[in-house]
Amino acid sequence: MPKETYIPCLLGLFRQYGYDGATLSKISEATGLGKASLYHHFPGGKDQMVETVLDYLEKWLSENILPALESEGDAVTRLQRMCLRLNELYQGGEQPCIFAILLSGSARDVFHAKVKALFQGWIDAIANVLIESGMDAQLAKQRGEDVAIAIQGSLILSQALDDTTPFRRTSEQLPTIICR
Amino acid sequence: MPKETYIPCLLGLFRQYGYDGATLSKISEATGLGKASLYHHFPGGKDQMVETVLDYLEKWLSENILPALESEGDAVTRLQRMCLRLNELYQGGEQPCIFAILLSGSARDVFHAKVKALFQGWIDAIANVLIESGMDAQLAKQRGEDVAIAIQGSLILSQALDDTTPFRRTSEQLPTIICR
DNA sequence: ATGACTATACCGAATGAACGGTACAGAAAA
DNA sequence: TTTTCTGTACCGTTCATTCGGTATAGTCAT
Repeated sequence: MPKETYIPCLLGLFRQYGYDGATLSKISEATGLGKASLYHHFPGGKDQMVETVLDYLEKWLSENILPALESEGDAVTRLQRMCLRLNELYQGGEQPCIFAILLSGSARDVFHAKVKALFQGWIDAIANVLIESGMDAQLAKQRGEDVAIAIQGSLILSQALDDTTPFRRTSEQLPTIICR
Repeated sequence: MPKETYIPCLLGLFRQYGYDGATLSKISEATGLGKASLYHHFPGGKDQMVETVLDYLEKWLSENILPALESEGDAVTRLQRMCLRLNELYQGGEQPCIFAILLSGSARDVFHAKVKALFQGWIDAIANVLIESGMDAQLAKQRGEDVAIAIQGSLILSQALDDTTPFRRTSEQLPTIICR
C-alpha cells in the first residue's frame, strides 16, 4: 500500500493526541503497521509523517477552499461555499484544527513556518473576495482575519463544551456577518 | 518555599509546551527544584501540578474577570474592563490559553470536565451582563459564546502569525461589537 | 538552656517502562 | 530474481516516579 493510504489515519491521530501525544506505538497500532514498515514509508520519522499530512492538507485546501472562494457569485455566496468545505474538513466541528494543534509543544519549532504560511494564504484569499466585492483593502484584510478567528475560536469552544453547536452556528452566520 | 511559589513558573511551562511536552526534566530545570523535591510539593505528580495551576486560575478569574463583569456601568464598559483583565492574563496576546492547550493530548481525559465548567461559567457571566442591559436571554447566551470564540480564536491566530495584533484588535473592538 | 523529637524542604541516584529510531533477515509482490 | 515490504529483536535515551537520605528550623519535655 502506498503511504498516501495512511494520511487520514495519521491526520486523525495528530488531531486527537497532538504531536507529542501521538506516540509511535499509537501510530503503529492505529495504522496496523509495524515500526519497520512505518519507517519504510516515512524514513524521516514522525516529523515526516506530519509533513506528509500537511502537504496533503495544503493540496486539499488549494483544491477545495480556494476554488470555493474564487467561484461565481457574490461574496456571501462564496464564503458560504467555503464554510461548506470547512464543515467537511472539521467534520461539523467534531474535529479540532490540526494547524492549531501544531502550534504548541515541540511541534511548534518545526512546523510553525508552514502553519503561518497556510493561515496567511487563507486569510489573503478571503480578503481578495471582499476586495473584489468593493471593500476597502485594509478592512478586507481585517475581515479575513476575523473569519480565521471565528472558525478557530468556534472549534476551540466546541471542543471545550463537547458540543458542535458553536462551530455550526458560527459557520452558518459567518458569511453574512463578515460582508457587513 | 511553599508550593504556591512555583505556580507562575508551572503555568508558563504548560502554556508553552502543553501537558505532554512539559516534561519533569523541563519542570525541574525551570523551577530550580530537583525531581524529588517536585514530588514533595506535588505528590500527585504532573497531574497535581496542572490541578494546582487550574485552581489558582479559577481563583484569579473569580477575583478579576467576574468582578469586572459585575462592576458599575453599562454593558460595553463592563466588557471593556473584562478585556483589560484578559489582556493581563494573556499578556497582550503573547501567551496562549492554557485551557485551550489542555483540550488536546493526554490532558484532555483528565481535565476536560474542569475546563468545560470554566468556559461555561465565563460565558454565563458575560450573558448575564447582556441580559441585565435588556438583551434577550437566548441571544445573550450566543453573544457570550461569541466573546469566548473571538478571544480564543484571536489567541490562536496571534500564535499562528507570531503577531499579537489580532488579539489586541479583537479585545479592543469586541465590547462594542457584542453589544451591537 | 539543652537534648530528643518532628515537620518541612530539598536532593542525587536509581527504578522500570516507554520513547523514537535502527538492523536485519525473511516474506511477498513485481 | 530483484524490489518492496514487514516482523522481530534490539539500540540508546528519556520518561514519570521513587528511594534513601540530608539540612534546617521549630517544638517540646526536662
